[in-house]
Amino acid sequence: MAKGVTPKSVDYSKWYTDVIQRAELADYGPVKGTMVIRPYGYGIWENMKAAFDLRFKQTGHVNAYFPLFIPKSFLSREAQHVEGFAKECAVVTHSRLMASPDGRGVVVDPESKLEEEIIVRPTSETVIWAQYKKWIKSYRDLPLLINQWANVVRWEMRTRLFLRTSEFLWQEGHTAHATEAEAREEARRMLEVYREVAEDVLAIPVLTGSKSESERFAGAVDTLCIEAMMGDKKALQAGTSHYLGQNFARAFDVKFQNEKNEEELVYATSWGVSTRLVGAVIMTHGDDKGLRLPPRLAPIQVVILPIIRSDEDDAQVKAYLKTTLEKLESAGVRVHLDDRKKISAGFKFNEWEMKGVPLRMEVGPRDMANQKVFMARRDTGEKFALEIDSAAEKIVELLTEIQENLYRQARQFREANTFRAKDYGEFKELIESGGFIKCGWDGTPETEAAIKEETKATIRLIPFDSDPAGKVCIYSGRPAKYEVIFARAY
RNA sequence: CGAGGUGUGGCUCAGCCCGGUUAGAGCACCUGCUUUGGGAGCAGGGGGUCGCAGGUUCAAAUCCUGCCACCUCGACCA
Repeated sequence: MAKGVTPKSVDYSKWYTDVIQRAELADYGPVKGTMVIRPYGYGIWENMKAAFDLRFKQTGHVNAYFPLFIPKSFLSREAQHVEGFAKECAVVTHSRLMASPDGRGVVVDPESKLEEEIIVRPTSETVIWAQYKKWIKSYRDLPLLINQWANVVRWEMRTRLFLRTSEFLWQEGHTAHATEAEAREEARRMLEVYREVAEDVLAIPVLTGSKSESERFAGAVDTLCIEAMMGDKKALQAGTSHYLGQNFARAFDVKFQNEKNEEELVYATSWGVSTRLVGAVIMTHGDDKGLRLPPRLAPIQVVILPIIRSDEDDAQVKAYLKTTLEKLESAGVRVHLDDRKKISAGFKFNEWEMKGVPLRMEVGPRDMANQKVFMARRDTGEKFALEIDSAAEKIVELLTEIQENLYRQARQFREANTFRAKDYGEFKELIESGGFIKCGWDGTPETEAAIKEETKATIRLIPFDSDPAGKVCIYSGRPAKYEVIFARAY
C-alpha cells in the first residue's frame, strides 16, 4: 500500500476512501454496497451516539426497539411514502434454503414461499404507527416521544462508504402530539438538537432551514434539515426533522379523545441522523495527512509515544508520566499510550496523524532530562514543549482550543465559498467552481427542476431567516418567494 | 438495461500476442539480530487449484467456447 493517501486536490473521492481505509474506519462488506464499520470508526459513531442520546433524554424522549421486518401491506398505506421508498426496498420472499439438486451449495426452497412478502425496513414510520394505534387512546397518552437506534436498508445503486450504503445505522425519533403547534415545535426542537451536536461536538457548521417540496421526505408536510459544506464545496444533508401532519395518523387510523371528548387524529414528527455523519466529519476536517478529529468526538484525544531504547527506558517513561496520566484521567481526557515495540516512532507519528488524534505527546530521554514533554497539534501541525508539572492542565485547555479551531476553520471555509449570484449567467459560472449560492427563487417546482437539469444544483434549503423582500428569482426573474441556498450535493 | 474493460498470494500488478523447467515482483505478513526524536536495515521464511466449466494439444496462466464476478461510462437514484 502507498505510504500516504491520494491528495485531496488530485482526486477528492479517492482521498476520501483512502482515508477511510488507512485510518481503519471501515471496510467493504461482502455484499455490494454494504460496509463493515471497524472498531475505530465505530468508536467515533459511539461518541456521536452518546452526544445525541444524552440530549434526546434531556428533551424527554425514551428509547425503544421496533422490528426489522415490515408486512408489505403496511408500506402501501401512505401513498407518498410508498412512492418514495418502493424502488429501494429489500424484500423477503422465502423462509428456507435447501441443498441444491446438483449437490453443490444451497438454493432457495420454492416450497417456503411466504404468504405475505416482508419488507426490510427502509425507515420505520409504518411499523411504529401500527403500534401507536394500539397505544394512543386519550390526550393523556400524548405526547408520545420515542426514539430508536437501529439499522435500516435502502437498496442503493451507487454507494459510498458512510455517505450512502445499502444498510446503515441511524436513529429515528417518532413522536405523536395532540396539536399541530406542538408537533411543529417538536420538529424544530429536535432540529436544534442536531444543530447543537453538529456544531459543538462534531465541529461542523450547519445551516438550518426547510426543504423545498421536491426534496421533502415522502409522507412529510414539512421537512427541516441541517446542511453542511464538505471539503470539496459540495453540500451534505446531515440531519432531517419532519413535521408529518396527520398523514400517518390518517393512514394508520391513530385517533385520540381530547378533553372535550371529541375524537381527533394525532399530529406526528419523525427525525433522524445516521452514520453518514461520520462521512461528514471526514470530509469537513480531513487533510492530506488523513483524518482530523474534533476532541469531543475523538475516541483517543491524546496519544503518548515513548521514545525509548530499552525496557528500562520504558519503565522510566511510565514512572515519569504517572502523575500527568492520573491528572488527565481525572479530568476525563481519553489518553492512549502507544508502547508497541518494534515499530519505529516515525511510523507511529504517521499512523496517529492518519487517525486524526488531536494531540500527540512524545516523551524521550531528552524530555525527561529537561522536565518536559514534547507536543504536536494535529489541527495546526504546531510542535512545542510543555513543562511536565503543568502539562495536564495545559492539555485540557489545548483540547478546547483545537475543538474551537476546527469549527472556526470549517466555518471560514464555508463562508469563503458561499456566494450571491447577480444573474443566472453568474450562477452557472459559480456553480461550476463549487460552493453555496444564495439567491432568490420564485417558489415553483418548474424553476427548481430547470435549474437542476441545467446545472445539477439543487435547493439545499430555504433558510429559516430567508428574506425574499425586494429580491427576484435567479432563473425566471419573477419576484422571489424565498431566498434559498443552491449547491451540488451528495 | 446499453457500451467498454478486468479477473494471477492479503493488496497493486508483471507474465498471455509467440503454449514448453519448480508461476514472479513490490508492498503486507512471520522469525532472528541490529534499530527507535518523522513511514528503519540486514538475513531467513510462510503463503497462489492463475475467476469457474468445458474444449484443442504430448503439454494451457497463455489458444478456443460458454458461464460468473467486479470495475468504468451511460441510464437510474439523491
